[in-house]
Amino acid sequence: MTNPLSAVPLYQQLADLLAGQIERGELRPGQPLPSELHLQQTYDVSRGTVRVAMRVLRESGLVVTVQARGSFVAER
Amino acid sequence: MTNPLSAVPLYQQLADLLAGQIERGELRPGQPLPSELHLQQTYDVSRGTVRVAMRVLRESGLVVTVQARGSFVAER
DNA sequence: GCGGATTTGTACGTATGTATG
DNA sequence: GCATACATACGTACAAATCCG
Repeated sequence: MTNPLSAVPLYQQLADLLAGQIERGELRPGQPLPSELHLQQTYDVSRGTVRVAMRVLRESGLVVTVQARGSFVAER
Repeated sequence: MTNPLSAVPLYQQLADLLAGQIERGELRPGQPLPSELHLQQTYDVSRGTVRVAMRVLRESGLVVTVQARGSFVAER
C-alpha cells in the first residue's frame, strides 16, 4: 500500500491514507482507529513510523489519542 | 542535568531546559542551538530524545530547524 | 481486588538518505 | 570528495494506563 521508494516519507503516506479514510467517512467521528500493532502489520511498516503518522493526524486535529485505549477519529 | 527518575519525561526536561535558556536570553534569536550530537553528549540522552525535545520547541515556536544546518532560536 | 492481555508512552540503539559547507 | 547535521526508518525493551475475566 505504502511505497518505500516514493519521495514522500512513509509516515506521511500512511497519515494521508488514514486521513483519506476519515474524510471519506470510512472512519467516523468517535470511532477507534486500528491499533498501532494492527497498522504496523497491515502496512508493513515499523511501529515508529505508525506513531509518527498518528502524530501528524493528531496535529492536524483529525484524531485524538488516549494512552492504553487507542486513537479515535476526532469529533466534528 | 536531566533526571531519568523524574515523572517528567526526559525529552520534556530537555525542552524545558533549552526553553529556559532561550527565554533568559542565554540563547538569542537567530543563534544556533547546539547540534543534536552535542546535546546528546552533553545531557547523556539518546539522539531520539534530543529530537523529540527539539520537536517540542519547534511546536512552541521557540526554534526553527533547517535540515543539514541546525536549529536556531526563532526571531521575535 | 488481582492478574493477564492490550495499547499507547518513553527511551534506547543502528543504518541510511539528503542537504549544506 | 569529505565532514557535519538533520530526516527517515528500522529494531528492541520496558513503563504506564486501561480493560476484562
